[in-house]
Amino acid sequence: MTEYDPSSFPRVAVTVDLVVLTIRAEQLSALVVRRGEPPFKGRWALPGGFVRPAEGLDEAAVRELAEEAGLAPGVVHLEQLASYGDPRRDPRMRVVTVAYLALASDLPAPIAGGDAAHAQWRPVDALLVTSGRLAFDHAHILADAVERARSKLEYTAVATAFCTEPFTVAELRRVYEIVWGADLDPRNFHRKVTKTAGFLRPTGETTTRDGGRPAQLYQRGPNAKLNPPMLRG
Amino acid sequence: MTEYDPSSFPRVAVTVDLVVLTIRAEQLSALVVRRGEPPFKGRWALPGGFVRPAEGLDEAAVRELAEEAGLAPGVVHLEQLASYGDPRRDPRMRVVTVAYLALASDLPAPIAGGDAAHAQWRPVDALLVTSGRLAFDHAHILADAVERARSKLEYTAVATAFCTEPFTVAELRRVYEIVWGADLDPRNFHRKVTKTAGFLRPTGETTTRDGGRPAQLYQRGPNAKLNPPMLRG
DNA sequence: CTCCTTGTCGTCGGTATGACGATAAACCCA
DNA sequence: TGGGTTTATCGTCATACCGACGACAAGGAG
Repeated sequence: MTEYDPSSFPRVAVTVDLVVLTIRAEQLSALVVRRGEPPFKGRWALPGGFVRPAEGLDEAAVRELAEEAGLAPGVVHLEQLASYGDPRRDPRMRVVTVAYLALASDLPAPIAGGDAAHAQWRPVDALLVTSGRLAFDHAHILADAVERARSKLEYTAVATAFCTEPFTVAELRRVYEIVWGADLDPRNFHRKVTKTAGFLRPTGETTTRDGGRPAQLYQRGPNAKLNPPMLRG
Repeated sequence: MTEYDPSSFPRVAVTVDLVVLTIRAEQLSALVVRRGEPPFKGRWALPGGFVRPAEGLDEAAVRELAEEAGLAPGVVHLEQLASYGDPRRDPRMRVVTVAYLALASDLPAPIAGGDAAHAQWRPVDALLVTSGRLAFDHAHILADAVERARSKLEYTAVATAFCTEPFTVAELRRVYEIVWGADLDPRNFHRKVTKTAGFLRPTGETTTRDGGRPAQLYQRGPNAKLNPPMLRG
Protein backbone atom coordinates (compact mmCIF):
# COMPACT_ATOMS: atom_id res chain seq x y z
CA MET A 1 0.00 0.00 0.00
CA THR A 2 1.26 3.45 -0.83
CA GLU A 3 1.53 6.28 1.66
CA TYR A 4 -1.26 8.63 2.56
CA ASP A 5 -1.35 11.85 4.43
CA PRO A 6 -3.42 11.02 7.51
CA SER A 7 -4.97 14.48 7.64
CA SER A 8 -6.45 14.01 4.18
CA PHE A 9 -8.15 10.79 5.15
CA PRO A 10 -11.70 10.40 6.47
CA ARG A 11 -11.66 10.62 10.21
CA VAL A 12 -13.73 8.85 12.77
CA ALA A 13 -14.57 9.42 16.40
CA VAL A 14 -12.78 7.27 18.96
CA THR A 15 -14.28 6.44 22.33
CA VAL A 16 -13.39 4.24 25.25
CA ASP A 17 -16.07 2.06 26.81
CA LEU A 18 -15.69 0.44 30.19
CA VAL A 19 -16.87 -2.94 31.39
CA VAL A 20 -16.56 -2.58 35.14
CA LEU A 21 -17.24 -5.87 36.85
CA THR A 22 -17.77 -6.50 40.52
CA ILE A 23 -19.51 -9.02 42.71
CA ARG A 24 -22.62 -7.77 44.47
CA ALA A 25 -25.17 -9.85 46.27
CA GLU A 26 -23.52 -13.07 45.11
CA GLN A 27 -23.80 -12.05 41.48
CA LEU A 28 -21.34 -10.94 38.86
CA SER A 29 -22.47 -7.42 38.04
CA ALA A 30 -21.51 -4.70 35.62
CA LEU A 31 -21.79 -0.96 35.84
CA VAL A 32 -24.27 0.50 33.35
CA VAL A 33 -25.59 4.00 32.78
CA ARG A 34 -28.96 5.01 31.42
CA ARG A 35 -28.82 6.95 28.18
CA GLY A 36 -30.52 10.32 28.31
CA GLU A 37 -30.24 11.14 24.62
CA PRO A 38 -30.98 9.35 21.39
CA PRO A 39 -29.95 7.06 19.93
CA PHE A 40 -31.00 4.29 22.32
CA LYS A 41 -32.49 6.88 24.69
CA GLY A 42 -33.61 5.30 27.94
CA ARG A 43 -31.62 2.13 27.36
CA TRP A 44 -28.73 0.92 29.50
CA ALA A 45 -25.24 1.37 28.11
CA LEU A 46 -21.68 0.81 29.21
CA PRO A 47 -20.04 3.90 30.67
CA GLY A 48 -17.61 5.56 28.32
CA GLY A 49 -16.79 8.68 26.41
CA PHE A 50 -14.66 10.29 23.79
CA VAL A 51 -10.92 10.17 23.89
CA ARG A 52 -9.64 13.72 24.26
CA PRO A 53 -7.09 15.18 21.87
CA ALA A 54 -4.09 15.10 24.18
CA GLU A 55 -4.97 11.91 25.98
CA GLY A 56 -3.80 8.33 25.53
CA LEU A 57 -6.22 5.42 25.48
CA ASP A 58 -5.32 4.05 28.91
CA GLU A 59 -5.43 7.56 30.24
CA ALA A 60 -8.94 8.07 28.89
CA ALA A 61 -10.05 4.81 30.45
CA VAL A 62 -8.68 5.84 33.84
CA ARG A 63 -10.42 9.20 33.57
CA GLU A 64 -13.75 7.64 32.67
CA LEU A 65 -13.36 5.17 35.48
CA ALA A 66 -13.04 8.05 37.92
CA GLU A 67 -15.76 10.18 36.37
CA GLU A 68 -18.42 7.57 35.89
CA ALA A 69 -17.68 5.01 38.56
CA GLY A 70 -15.91 7.10 41.17
CA LEU A 71 -13.11 4.56 41.22
CA ALA A 72 -9.52 5.69 41.70
CA PRO A 73 -6.84 3.87 39.70
CA GLY A 74 -4.86 1.43 41.79
CA VAL A 75 -7.89 0.11 43.59
CA VAL A 76 -9.08 -1.66 40.49
CA HIS A 77 -7.56 -3.94 37.90
CA LEU A 78 -7.77 -2.29 34.48
CA GLU A 79 -6.78 -3.74 31.14
CA GLN A 80 -7.59 -3.19 27.51
CA LEU A 81 -10.12 -5.65 26.17
CA ALA A 82 -10.56 -5.11 22.42
CA SER A 83 -11.69 -2.58 19.85
CA TYR A 84 -14.99 -2.52 18.03
CA GLY A 85 -15.47 -0.64 14.81
CA ASP A 86 -18.38 -1.91 12.79
CA PRO A 87 -19.31 0.99 10.48
CA ARG A 88 -22.92 0.86 11.62
CA ARG A 89 -22.43 0.40 15.35
CA ASP A 90 -23.39 4.03 15.99
CA PRO A 91 -26.16 5.34 13.72
CA ARG A 92 -24.93 8.93 13.92
CA MET A 93 -21.47 8.50 12.48
CA ARG A 94 -18.42 6.33 12.38
CA VAL A 95 -17.31 5.59 15.94
CA VAL A 96 -14.54 3.18 16.83
CA THR A 97 -14.49 2.23 20.49
CA VAL A 98 -11.67 0.77 22.53
CA ALA A 99 -13.20 -1.35 25.28
CA TYR A 100 -11.55 -1.77 28.67
CA LEU A 101 -12.16 -4.37 31.33
CA ALA A 102 -12.06 -3.28 34.97
CA LEU A 103 -12.39 -5.55 37.97
CA ALA A 104 -13.35 -3.95 41.26
CA SER A 105 -14.17 -5.06 44.77
CA ASP A 106 -17.60 -4.15 45.99
CA LEU A 107 -17.61 -2.35 49.29
CA PRO A 108 -15.62 0.84 48.98
CA ALA A 109 -17.36 2.50 46.04
CA PRO A 110 -21.15 2.87 45.86
CA ILE A 111 -20.62 4.98 42.71
CA ALA A 112 -19.68 8.59 43.05
CA GLY A 113 -19.81 10.83 39.99
CA GLY A 114 -23.50 10.66 39.15
CA ASP A 115 -26.88 10.17 40.76
CA ALA A 116 -28.07 6.70 41.60
CA ALA A 117 -30.53 6.58 38.72
CA HIS A 118 -27.82 7.44 36.22
CA ALA A 119 -25.33 4.69 37.00
CA GLN A 120 -26.19 1.31 38.44
CA TRP A 121 -24.77 -2.13 39.09
CA ARG A 122 -26.75 -4.80 37.28
CA PRO A 123 -26.16 -8.56 37.16
CA VAL A 124 -24.53 -9.50 33.89
CA ASP A 125 -26.91 -12.42 33.41
CA ALA A 126 -29.80 -9.97 33.24
CA LEU A 127 -27.91 -7.67 30.91
CA LEU A 128 -27.01 -10.42 28.49
CA VAL A 129 -30.46 -11.87 27.89
CA THR A 130 -32.15 -10.25 24.93
CA SER A 131 -34.86 -8.67 27.06
CA GLY A 132 -32.34 -6.47 28.85
CA ARG A 133 -31.10 -4.99 25.59
CA LEU A 134 -28.09 -2.80 25.92
CA ALA A 135 -27.45 0.14 23.61
CA PHE A 136 -25.20 -0.10 20.56
CA ASP A 137 -23.13 -3.30 20.45
CA HIS A 138 -22.58 -3.18 24.18
CA ALA A 139 -24.07 -6.61 24.79
CA HIS A 140 -21.42 -8.01 22.49
CA ILE A 141 -18.67 -6.10 24.31
CA LEU A 142 -19.99 -7.20 27.68
CA ALA A 143 -20.10 -10.82 26.60
CA ASP A 144 -16.50 -10.62 25.43
CA ALA A 145 -15.50 -9.01 28.72
CA VAL A 146 -17.15 -11.70 30.80
CA GLU A 147 -15.48 -14.37 28.72
CA ARG A 148 -12.12 -12.64 29.19
CA ALA A 149 -12.65 -12.40 32.93
CA ARG A 150 -13.59 -16.07 33.15
CA SER A 151 -10.48 -17.24 31.40
CA LYS A 152 -8.21 -14.80 33.20
CA LEU A 153 -9.22 -16.36 36.50
CA GLU A 154 -7.75 -19.59 35.23
CA TYR A 155 -4.19 -18.53 34.64
CA THR A 156 -3.74 -15.32 36.63
CA ALA A 157 -4.38 -14.15 40.17
CA VAL A 158 -6.74 -11.31 39.19
CA ALA A 159 -9.57 -12.89 41.15
CA THR A 160 -8.16 -11.08 44.16
CA ALA A 161 -9.16 -7.80 42.47
CA PHE A 162 -12.77 -8.69 43.29
CA CYS A 163 -11.95 -8.98 47.01
CA THR A 164 -11.56 -6.26 49.58
CA GLU A 165 -8.35 -6.73 51.53
CA PRO A 166 -7.92 -8.49 53.78
CA PHE A 167 -9.95 -11.47 52.61
CA THR A 168 -10.35 -15.13 53.43
CA VAL A 169 -9.80 -18.16 51.23
CA ALA A 170 -13.53 -18.79 51.28
CA GLU A 171 -14.27 -15.31 49.99
CA LEU A 172 -11.80 -15.83 47.18
CA ARG A 173 -13.40 -19.15 46.41
CA ARG A 174 -16.83 -17.51 46.17
CA VAL A 175 -15.37 -15.20 43.54
CA TYR A 176 -14.37 -18.15 41.41
CA GLU A 177 -17.67 -19.91 41.95
CA ILE A 178 -19.73 -16.86 41.04
CA VAL A 179 -17.71 -15.86 37.98
CA TRP A 180 -17.50 -19.41 36.68
CA GLY A 181 -20.98 -20.42 37.78
CA ALA A 182 -19.71 -23.69 39.20
CA ASP A 183 -19.02 -25.04 42.68
CA LEU A 184 -15.48 -25.80 43.72
CA ASP A 185 -14.29 -28.17 46.42
CA PRO A 186 -13.32 -26.01 49.42
CA ARG A 187 -10.49 -28.31 50.48
CA ASN A 188 -8.87 -28.65 47.08
CA PHE A 189 -9.28 -24.92 46.44
CA HIS A 190 -7.65 -24.15 49.76
CA ARG A 191 -4.74 -26.41 48.93
CA LYS A 192 -4.30 -24.85 45.50
CA VAL A 193 -4.28 -21.19 46.53
CA THR A 194 -2.20 -21.60 49.67
CA LYS A 195 0.42 -23.81 48.03
CA THR A 196 0.84 -21.64 44.94
CA ALA A 197 3.80 -19.42 45.74
CA GLY A 198 3.07 -15.71 45.56
CA PHE A 199 -0.69 -15.96 45.15
CA LEU A 200 -1.58 -14.98 48.72
CA ARG A 201 0.26 -13.18 51.48
CA PRO A 202 -0.94 -14.12 54.99
CA THR A 203 -1.60 -11.23 57.36
CA GLY A 204 -1.49 -13.38 60.49
CA GLU A 205 -4.93 -12.12 61.48
CA THR A 206 -8.07 -14.19 61.55
CA THR A 207 -11.77 -13.44 61.29
CA THR A 208 -15.06 -15.14 62.03
CA ARG A 209 -17.26 -12.94 59.88
CA ASP A 210 -18.68 -15.88 58.02
CA GLY A 211 -19.39 -17.90 61.15
CA GLY A 212 -17.73 -21.16 62.01
CA ARG A 213 -14.06 -21.59 62.72
CA PRO A 214 -11.97 -18.44 62.40
CA ALA A 215 -10.35 -18.10 58.98
CA GLN A 216 -6.92 -16.79 58.11
CA LEU A 217 -6.86 -13.38 56.45
CA TYR A 218 -4.77 -12.75 53.34
CA GLN A 219 -3.69 -9.99 51.00
CA ARG A 220 -2.85 -10.26 47.31
CA GLY A 221 0.55 -11.78 46.76
CA PRO A 222 3.24 -10.59 44.37
CA ASN A 223 2.64 -13.24 41.73
CA ALA A 224 0.23 -12.25 38.98
CA LYS A 225 0.55 -15.49 36.98
CA LEU A 226 -0.90 -18.81 38.01
CA ASN A 227 1.14 -21.74 36.90
CA PRO A 228 -0.18 -24.40 36.66
CA PRO A 229 -3.55 -22.74 36.12
CA MET A 230 -6.65 -23.07 38.24
CA LEU A 231 -8.97 -25.57 36.59
CA ARG A 232 -12.72 -25.34 36.19
CA GLY A 233 -14.71 -28.51 36.73
CA MET B 1 -20.39 11.80 31.92
CA THR B 2 -23.01 13.70 29.99
CA GLU B 3 -23.83 13.07 26.35
CA TYR B 4 -21.97 14.53 23.45
CA ASP B 5 -22.73 14.68 19.80
CA PRO B 6 -19.96 12.61 18.26
CA SER B 7 -19.75 14.78 15.16
CA SER B 8 -18.90 17.81 17.26
CA PHE B 9 -15.98 16.09 18.85
CA PRO B 10 -12.37 16.18 17.65
CA ARG B 11 -11.76 13.32 15.35
CA VAL B 12 -8.74 11.16 14.87
CA ALA B 13 -7.48 8.91 12.12
CA VAL B 14 -7.82 5.17 12.64
CA THR B 15 -5.51 2.67 11.05
CA VAL B 16 -4.93 -1.06 11.21
CA ASP B 17 -1.40 -2.38 11.50
CA LEU B 18 -0.48 -5.97 10.86
CA VAL B 19 2.05 -8.16 12.57
CA VAL B 20 2.36 -11.03 10.14
CA LEU B 21 4.53 -13.77 11.57
CA THR B 22 5.96 -16.75 9.81
CA ILE B 23 8.89 -19.09 10.14
CA ARG B 24 11.60 -18.70 7.53
CA ALA B 25 15.05 -20.21 7.60
CA GLU B 26 14.53 -21.53 11.13
CA GLN B 27 13.68 -18.06 12.45
CA LEU B 28 10.51 -16.37 13.59
CA SER B 29 10.10 -13.56 11.11
CA ALA B 30 7.75 -10.65 10.58
CA LEU B 31 6.66 -8.86 7.45
CA VAL B 32 7.90 -5.27 7.28
CA VAL B 33 7.70 -2.59 4.63
CA ARG B 34 10.14 0.21 3.98
CA ARG B 35 8.67 3.67 4.39
CA GLY B 36 8.99 5.86 1.33
CA GLU B 37 7.71 9.06 2.92
CA PRO B 38 8.44 10.97 6.08
CA PRO B 39 8.07 10.60 8.94
CA PHE B 40 10.51 7.75 9.50
CA LYS B 41 11.35 7.70 5.78
CA GLY B 42 13.59 4.80 4.92
CA ARG B 43 12.85 2.94 8.12
CA TRP B 44 11.08 -0.39 8.37
CA ALA B 45 7.47 -0.37 9.51
CA LEU B 46 4.65 -2.81 9.99
CA PRO B 47 2.29 -3.02 7.03
CA GLY B 48 -0.98 -1.23 7.56
CA GLY B 49 -3.25 1.51 6.40
CA PHE B 50 -6.29 3.58 7.09
CA VAL B 51 -9.63 2.09 7.82
CA ARG B 52 -12.03 3.08 5.08
CA PRO B 53 -15.34 4.75 5.82
CA ALA B 54 -17.61 1.79 5.12
CA GLU B 55 -15.27 -0.88 6.39
CA GLY B 56 -15.12 -2.74 9.69
CA LEU B 57 -11.85 -3.26 11.54
CA ASP B 58 -11.50 -6.96 10.77
CA GLU B 59 -12.43 -6.22 7.20
CA ALA B 60 -9.70 -3.61 6.92
CA ALA B 61 -7.18 -6.05 8.36
CA VAL B 62 -8.14 -8.70 5.82
CA ARG B 63 -7.85 -6.18 3.01
CA GLU B 64 -4.42 -5.02 4.14
CA LEU B 65 -3.32 -8.61 4.48
CA ALA B 66 -4.22 -9.20 0.84
CA GLU B 67 -2.83 -5.91 -0.44
CA GLU B 68 0.48 -5.87 1.38
CA ALA B 69 1.27 -9.50 1.93
CA GLY B 70 -0.63 -11.15 -0.88
CA LEU B 71 -2.24 -13.49 1.62
CA ALA B 72 -5.79 -14.63 1.13
CA PRO B 73 -7.96 -14.96 4.24
CA GLY B 74 -8.45 -18.55 5.31
CA VAL B 75 -4.86 -19.50 4.68
CA VAL B 76 -3.73 -17.52 7.68
CA HIS B 77 -4.78 -17.19 11.28
CA LEU B 78 -5.86 -13.60 11.96
CA GLU B 79 -6.87 -12.08 15.28
CA GLN B 80 -7.06 -8.67 16.82
CA LEU B 81 -4.11 -7.90 19.06
CA ALA B 82 -4.61 -4.54 20.78
CA SER B 83 -5.02 -0.84 20.08
CA TYR B 84 -2.38 1.83 20.47
CA GLY B 85 -3.27 5.48 20.81
CA ASP B 86 -0.55 7.50 22.43
CA PRO B 87 -1.19 11.09 21.31
CA ARG B 88 2.36 11.46 20.03
CA ARG B 89 2.81 8.12 18.32
CA ASP B 90 2.45 9.79 14.90
CA PRO B 91 4.08 13.23 14.68
CA ARG B 92 1.67 14.42 11.98
CA MET B 93 -1.60 14.07 13.83
CA ARG B 94 -3.60 11.95 16.18
CA VAL B 95 -3.66 8.38 14.90
CA VAL B 96 -5.11 5.45 16.77
CA THR B 97 -4.13 2.09 15.39
CA VAL B 98 -5.74 -1.28 15.86
CA ALA B 99 -3.05 -3.92 15.62
CA TYR B 100 -3.74 -7.39 14.28
CA LEU B 101 -1.71 -10.56 14.62
CA ALA B 102 -1.50 -12.89 11.64
CA LEU B 103 0.23 -16.25 11.59
CA ALA B 104 1.15 -17.67 8.21
CA SER B 105 2.99 -20.66 6.84
CA ASP B 106 5.99 -19.91 4.76
CA LEU B 107 6.00 -21.61 1.41
CA PRO B 108 2.94 -20.53 -0.52
CA ALA B 109 3.36 -16.73 -0.47
CA PRO B 110 6.63 -15.04 -1.36
CA ILE B 111 4.76 -11.73 -1.05
CA ALA B 112 2.62 -10.56 -3.90
CA GLY B 113 1.30 -7.00 -3.87
CA GLY B 114 4.54 -5.08 -3.95
CA ASP B 115 8.07 -5.35 -5.22
CA ALA B 116 10.63 -7.27 -3.21
CA ALA B 117 12.36 -4.16 -1.91
CA HIS B 118 9.13 -2.76 -0.55
CA ALA B 119 8.03 -5.64 1.66
CA GLN B 120 10.33 -8.15 3.28
CA TRP B 121 10.44 -10.88 5.88
CA ARG B 122 12.86 -10.08 8.67
CA PRO B 123 13.71 -12.07 11.80
CA VAL B 124 11.91 -10.57 14.78
CA ASP B 125 15.07 -10.80 16.88
CA ALA B 126 16.77 -8.38 14.52
CA LEU B 127 13.76 -6.08 14.44
CA LEU B 128 13.48 -5.90 18.20
CA VAL B 129 17.01 -4.86 19.03
CA THR B 130 17.40 -1.11 19.17
CA SER B 131 19.70 -1.01 16.17
CA GLY B 132 16.95 -2.24 13.88
CA ARG B 133 14.64 0.60 14.87
CA LEU B 134 11.15 0.32 13.53
CA ALA B 135 9.05 3.37 12.70
CA PHE B 136 6.50 4.81 15.12
CA ASP B 137 5.78 2.54 18.10
CA HIS B 138 5.96 -0.53 15.91
CA ALA B 139 8.70 -2.19 17.96
CA HIS B 140 6.35 -2.06 20.92
CA ILE B 141 3.50 -3.53 18.89
CA LEU B 142 5.76 -6.24 17.50
CA ALA B 143 6.97 -7.17 20.98
CA ASP B 144 3.39 -7.47 22.19
CA ALA B 145 2.54 -9.60 19.17
CA VAL B 146 5.42 -11.99 19.73
CA GLU B 147 4.48 -12.32 23.37
CA ARG B 148 0.88 -13.04 22.39
CA ALA B 149 2.00 -15.66 19.88
CA ARG B 150 4.23 -17.33 22.44
CA SER B 151 1.50 -17.70 25.00
CA LYS B 152 -1.11 -18.71 22.44
CA LEU B 153 1.01 -21.71 21.52
CA GLU B 154 0.59 -22.88 25.08
CA TYR B 155 -3.15 -23.21 25.26
CA THR B 156 -4.33 -23.29 21.65
CA ALA B 157 -3.50 -25.25 18.53
CA VAL B 158 -2.57 -22.19 16.43
CA ALA B 159 0.97 -23.48 15.99
CA THR B 160 -0.40 -25.43 13.05
CA ALA B 161 -1.01 -22.09 11.30
CA PHE B 162 2.75 -21.85 10.82
CA CYS B 163 2.83 -25.21 9.01
CA THR B 164 1.97 -25.98 5.42
CA GLU B 165 -0.40 -28.90 5.23
CA PRO B 166 0.30 -31.71 5.37
CA PHE B 167 3.01 -31.56 7.99
CA THR B 168 4.88 -33.90 10.30
CA VAL B 169 5.06 -33.91 14.08
CA ALA B 170 8.71 -32.91 13.85
CA GLU B 171 7.84 -29.87 11.74
CA LEU B 172 5.25 -28.84 14.28
CA ARG B 173 7.77 -29.31 17.05
CA ARG B 174 10.24 -27.04 15.25
CA VAL B 175 7.56 -24.35 15.28
CA TYR B 176 7.31 -24.55 19.05
CA GLU B 177 11.06 -24.64 19.47
CA ILE B 178 11.64 -21.63 17.24
CA VAL B 179 8.86 -19.50 18.66
CA TRP B 180 9.71 -20.35 22.25
CA GLY B 181 13.44 -20.42 21.73
CA ALA B 182 13.78 -23.66 23.68
CA ASP B 183 14.31 -27.31 22.82
CA LEU B 184 11.56 -29.81 23.45
CA ASP B 185 11.88 -33.53 23.93
CA PRO B 186 10.78 -35.17 20.65
CA ARG B 187 9.25 -38.20 22.36
CA ASN B 188 7.24 -36.30 24.93
CA PHE B 189 6.13 -33.78 22.32
CA HIS B 190 5.01 -36.58 20.04
CA ARG B 191 3.02 -38.16 22.84
CA LYS B 192 1.38 -34.87 23.74
CA VAL B 193 0.21 -33.81 20.29
CA THR B 194 -0.90 -37.24 19.13
CA LYS B 195 -2.81 -38.05 22.32
CA THR B 196 -4.57 -34.69 22.55
CA ALA B 197 -7.93 -35.27 20.87
CA GLY B 198 -8.65 -33.00 17.94
CA PHE B 199 -5.22 -31.42 17.66
CA LEU B 200 -4.08 -33.38 14.62
CA ARG B 201 -5.88 -35.29 11.90
CA PRO B 202 -3.78 -38.06 10.33
CA THR B 203 -3.79 -38.21 6.56
CA GLY B 204 -2.49 -41.77 6.40
CA GLU B 205 0.36 -40.64 4.18
CA THR B 206 4.00 -40.60 5.16
CA THR B 207 7.04 -38.67 4.06
CA THR B 208 10.77 -38.93 4.32
CA ARG B 209 11.57 -35.33 3.45
CA ASP B 210 13.61 -34.86 6.59
CA GLY B 211 15.57 -38.08 6.16
CA GLY B 212 15.42 -41.00 8.52
CA ARG B 213 12.37 -43.11 9.17
CA PRO B 214 9.24 -42.02 7.28
CA ALA B 215 7.00 -39.75 9.33
CA GLN B 216 3.22 -39.66 9.45
CA LEU B 217 1.63 -36.65 7.79
CA TYR B 218 -1.11 -34.69 9.54
CA GLN B 219 -3.53 -31.85 8.97
CA ARG B 220 -4.94 -29.42 11.53
CA GLY B 221 -7.56 -31.02 13.70
CA PRO B 222 -10.92 -29.55 14.67
CA ASN B 223 -9.89 -28.61 18.20
CA ALA B 224 -8.58 -25.07 18.61
CA LYS B 225 -8.10 -25.26 22.37
CA LEU B 226 -5.38 -27.19 24.11
CA ASN B 227 -6.38 -28.57 27.43
CA PRO B 228 -4.28 -29.20 29.41
CA PRO B 229 -1.91 -26.71 27.81
CA MET B 230 1.44 -27.40 26.22
CA LEU B 231 4.14 -26.53 28.72
CA ARG B 232 7.41 -24.74 28.08
CA GLY B 233 10.45 -26.05 29.87
C1' DC C 1 -22.50 -29.66 76.63
C1' DT C 2 -24.10 -30.68 72.12
C1' DC C 3 -24.99 -29.44 67.58
C1' DC C 4 -23.87 -26.68 63.69
C1' DT C 5 -20.98 -24.16 60.76
C1' DT C 6 -16.93 -23.19 58.54
C1' DG C 7 -11.81 -23.78 58.05
C1' DT C 8 -7.79 -26.69 57.45
C1' DC C 9 -4.99 -30.92 57.02
C1' DG C 10 -4.43 -35.68 55.10
C1' DT C 11 -5.08 -39.73 52.21
C1' DC C 12 -5.71 -42.14 47.96
C1' DG C 13 -6.16 -43.14 43.10
C1' DG C 14 -5.90 -41.37 38.47
C1' DT C 15 -3.66 -38.57 35.00
C1' DA C 16 -0.18 -35.80 32.77
C1' DT C 17 4.56 -34.87 32.56
C1' DG C 18 9.81 -34.99 32.34
C1' DA C 19 13.74 -37.92 31.70
C1' DC C 20 15.33 -41.36 29.06
C1' DG C 21 15.86 -46.29 27.02
C1' DA C 22 14.60 -49.07 23.10
C1' DT C 23 12.97 -50.19 18.67
C1' DA C 24 11.46 -49.12 13.70
C1' DA C 25 12.21 -47.72 9.13
C1' DA C 26 14.14 -45.20 5.92
C1' DC C 27 18.86 -43.50 3.71
C1' DC C 28 24.10 -43.46 2.72
C1' DC C 29 28.20 -45.52 1.69
C1' DA C 30 31.51 -48.88 1.23
C1' DT D 1 24.84 -56.93 1.05
C1' DG D 2 25.42 -54.98 5.30
C1' DG D 3 26.69 -51.79 8.75
C1' DG D 4 26.22 -46.87 10.29
C1' DT D 5 23.35 -42.75 10.49
C1' DT D 6 19.20 -40.38 10.90
C1' DT D 7 14.71 -39.59 12.29
C1' DA D 8 10.18 -41.44 14.06
C1' DT D 9 7.67 -43.76 17.41
C1' DC D 10 6.67 -46.65 21.49
C1' DG D 11 7.44 -47.79 26.35
C1' DT D 12 8.94 -47.27 31.25
C1' DC D 13 9.30 -45.08 35.53
C1' DA D 14 9.26 -41.55 39.07
C1' DT D 15 7.08 -37.34 40.20
C1' DA D 16 3.67 -33.50 40.47
C1' DC D 17 -0.93 -32.24 40.44
C1' DC D 18 -5.80 -32.88 40.74
C1' DG D 19 -10.50 -34.67 42.14
C1' DA D 20 -12.98 -37.09 45.63
C1' DC D 21 -13.52 -37.42 50.16
C1' DG D 22 -12.53 -38.46 55.32
C1' DA D 23 -11.13 -36.35 59.59
C1' DC D 24 -10.30 -32.95 62.80
C1' DA D 25 -10.11 -27.92 64.60
C1' DA D 26 -12.24 -23.95 66.39
C1' DG D 27 -15.57 -20.87 66.78
C1' DG D 28 -21.03 -19.73 67.79
C1' DA D 29 -26.10 -20.91 69.01
C1' DG D 30 -29.17 -23.24 71.78
